[in-house]
Amino acid sequence: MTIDEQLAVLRRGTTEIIDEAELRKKLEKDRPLRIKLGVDPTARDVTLGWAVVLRKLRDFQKLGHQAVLVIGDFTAMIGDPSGKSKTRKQLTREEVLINVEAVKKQFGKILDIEKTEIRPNSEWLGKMNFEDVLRLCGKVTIARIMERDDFTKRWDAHQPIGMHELMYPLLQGTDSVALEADVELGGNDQKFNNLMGRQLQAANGQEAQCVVLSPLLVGTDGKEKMSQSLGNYISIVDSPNDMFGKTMSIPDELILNWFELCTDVPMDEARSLAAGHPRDAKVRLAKEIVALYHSAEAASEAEKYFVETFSNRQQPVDAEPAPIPAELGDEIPLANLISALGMAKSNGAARDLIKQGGVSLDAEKVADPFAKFSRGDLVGKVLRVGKHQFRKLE
RNA sequence: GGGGAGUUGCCCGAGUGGCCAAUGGGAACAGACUGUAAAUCUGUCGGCGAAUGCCUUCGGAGGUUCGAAUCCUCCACUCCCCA
Repeated sequence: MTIDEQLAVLRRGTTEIIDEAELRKKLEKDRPLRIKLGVDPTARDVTLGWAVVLRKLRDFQKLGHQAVLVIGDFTAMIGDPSGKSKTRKQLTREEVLINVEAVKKQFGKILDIEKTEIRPNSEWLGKMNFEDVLRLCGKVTIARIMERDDFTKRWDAHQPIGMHELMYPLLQGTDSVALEADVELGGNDQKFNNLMGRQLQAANGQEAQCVVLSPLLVGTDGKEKMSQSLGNYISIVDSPNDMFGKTMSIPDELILNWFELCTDVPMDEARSLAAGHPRDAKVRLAKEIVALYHSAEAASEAEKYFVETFSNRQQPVDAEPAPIPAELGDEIPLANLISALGMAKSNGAARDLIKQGGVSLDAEKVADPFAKFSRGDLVGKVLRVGKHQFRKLE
């Protein structure tokens, strides 16, 4: 592949490359580049938003470069202040380790994990003594750190900023120095941290890394960036049906953007799809995404399920089986059953759902919030609560 | 170190002795509608209970009072001004 072709691949789904001429020079070297991506194990699931940047790393990997995944086990104890208006709670070592294990497995769905260098940053950060820390601090001024947008905002809004948070960019920059990164990837909100890497590398006599920034994927609500704490996310380990359904729920304006960031569909094709009927475009998008993380067959099944359940308002053929708990006896108040099965969070909430017409048994709406059924009447029926909770009672 | 302001339900925020399980907005959930889990409209939104009701909640711990989110004391945390 020519350098131009490589750059074309790398440019897809990026907002900024700092800077492209430098990157070109690096690509011309006849050695694999070291491509660094830092991951903060503050979350348990890899979301499609996170996947955007992991997929970029995969792009580099496919072009023969060395992917280096930095597990921010040390920095997670600070918590990156990016885009946060609040101090993040500091995680304990144990919490971090649990998250790391969960998330590592998921990376394999995107990266060639065998060929990926995975390094915890406690490896070098954990060894620094206070003198090292002071020397590091001496390389950067307060004014420079405070330029950072979220610090400025918090400062102006009279919100607390912990001293340790100011250190975050320095630690992330130190990672780049320790790993001798040629390129660092990141979401757009990482720009400041990534640039700090350049500054610190230069201060340590290294060639400064290039920075490749990806846009932040907007979540299923169509407003905020996709994140686990906002609940507007799709996890790459979501079931095919969930993945499909959630994708169908995104606002139409997001279709092209999601094609670009979440799939491998060539952009020309994506553009013509997006210009067509939004429903069809979204069905295709949803199938592409499911196929990526599950399989093509799973994608077709998820489509079928979606059409049956939502478009045609039928019951799914294969509702999840749920045994009726024995302690409910033989005359079972439906509301209690619903909450016992975890389909509503309390008996009262379940009764509210019934009142609102959100509960049906074998497609027949139940109107009485205090309805009781005998065990024999219930077994074999499909209980539906809300739009997408189905259980086959046994 | 001195002075001032603040901490309310998932989030923001009103509430200054009983009418407060606590206004309002957002989120979430349900219904109608829809190509859609979009938009819009309607409703629900601490727990238990058929219900008058009972229990738990307004940073934490005590106290005053027939009665406290609201008053007092101490503690913790945050912000501002001065040093």
